[in-house]
Amino acid sequence: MKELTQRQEQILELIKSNLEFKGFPPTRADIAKTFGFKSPNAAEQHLRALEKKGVISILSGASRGIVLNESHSPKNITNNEIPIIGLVAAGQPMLAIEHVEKKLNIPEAMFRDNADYLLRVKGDSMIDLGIHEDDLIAVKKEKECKEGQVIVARVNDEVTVKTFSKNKAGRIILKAANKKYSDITLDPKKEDFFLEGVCLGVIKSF
Amino acid sequence: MKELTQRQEQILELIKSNLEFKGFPPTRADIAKTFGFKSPNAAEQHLRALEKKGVISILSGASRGIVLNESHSPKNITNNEIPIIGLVAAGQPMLAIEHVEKKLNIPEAMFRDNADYLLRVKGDSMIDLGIHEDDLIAVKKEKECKEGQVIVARVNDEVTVKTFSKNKAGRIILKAANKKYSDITLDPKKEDFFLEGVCLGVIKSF
DNA sequence: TATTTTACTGTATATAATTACAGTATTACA
DNA sequence: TGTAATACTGTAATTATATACAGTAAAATA
Repeated sequence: MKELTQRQEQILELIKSNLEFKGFPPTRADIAKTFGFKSPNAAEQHLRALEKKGVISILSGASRGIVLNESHSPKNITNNEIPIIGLVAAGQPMLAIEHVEKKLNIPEAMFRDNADYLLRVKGDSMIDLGIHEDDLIAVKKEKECKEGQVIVARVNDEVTVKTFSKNKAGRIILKAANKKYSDITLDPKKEDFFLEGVCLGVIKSF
Repeated sequence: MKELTQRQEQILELIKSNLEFKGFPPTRADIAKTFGFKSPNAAEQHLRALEKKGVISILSGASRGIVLNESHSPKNITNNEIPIIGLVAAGQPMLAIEHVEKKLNIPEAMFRDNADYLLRVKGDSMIDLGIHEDDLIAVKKEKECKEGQVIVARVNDEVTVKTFSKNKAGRIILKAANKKYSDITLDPKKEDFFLEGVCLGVIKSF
């Protein structure tokens, strides 16, 4: 996509602000008026240029038929509602609807990656990392994880939040961040271990 | 606001879906076509009815000049971008632009109240409450606060996060949530104390 | 029971809006 | 140095759209 000229940038901005504040795109005449053009054709040609550069689409025949293309659309900032998952009973899938407390719109830039769901924390096993009971942890579903990451896992059908580690023998060590609890060592061949996801961050309310 | 009839509800839905999927409102002819009306006037009259009931506004003379009124507008879900404030130097106002790292769209339902800004935490004085260095705390500007609340305050021009308390003598006690630090007792008459806001919650990234 | 509201058809018209065509002038590009 | 791209003016035609006016009919409301 070629770069936009200053004028084209201004036209694009006008379209965006029209959409935001009025609720629909401007007409050629609207554009001409704002910039002081004496001909609506000036606006027309700017729109053509913007279409050619791929930032908008023009629906021919339709009045105000200007559509912002993907990355320029304000829609993209919003819609990633993810569910808040409450207590998960043993043996039940994580994302069962029964567990969904409500949904929350998490902005993309909030964590290093897009979270798939928020899990309400039970217990105090991770307090040294600042994860307390009833906090929400943002979880991204993953099939693998790295040494030292905070993960959500299912061990013998129980959902648990721990720090992941692996020893030389290939055993998995789940560490709590609380001196009260000792490490859990698992042999993935013998015991039932399933990685639900990795923890991207925590949301805590006072 | 009177209740909408079934038909009016359908018309409203069409307007909404047009806005969402096409990016602009429908014309009378569009509406007539979708519902199979043989006259655009049928659509016109439904729009008049919707306007009368207060759910839309019609901008006369403008093509596609249909505006959804407040609660019906999808906008309402999104727009509350709040700034992330980094290090605040002594003597400088909290919301100075220099400190704004970026902006984040915080959903309304995330904390118990709408936050005004996010402050990046420095130091370890609140770790017992799970507030660590570089976490973001969601702050709402307030002029008063209650016993035990986590607050952001300015003491002798330094910005600090502490738990608020008041003793019988009317002195303010700022408590750290870390055994390493001892309480700070202030006489508001003698010393410079300014409440920047109360802490609604914490956002932590791993 | 009278009146208003809802829910349309059908026709017509003014105006809103797109869009083609014909130019001019300047700047960027190859 | 020629050509394309940018940035407009100016005019005009066609089509898209809003909207007025004249009806019909059923259902809700007073």
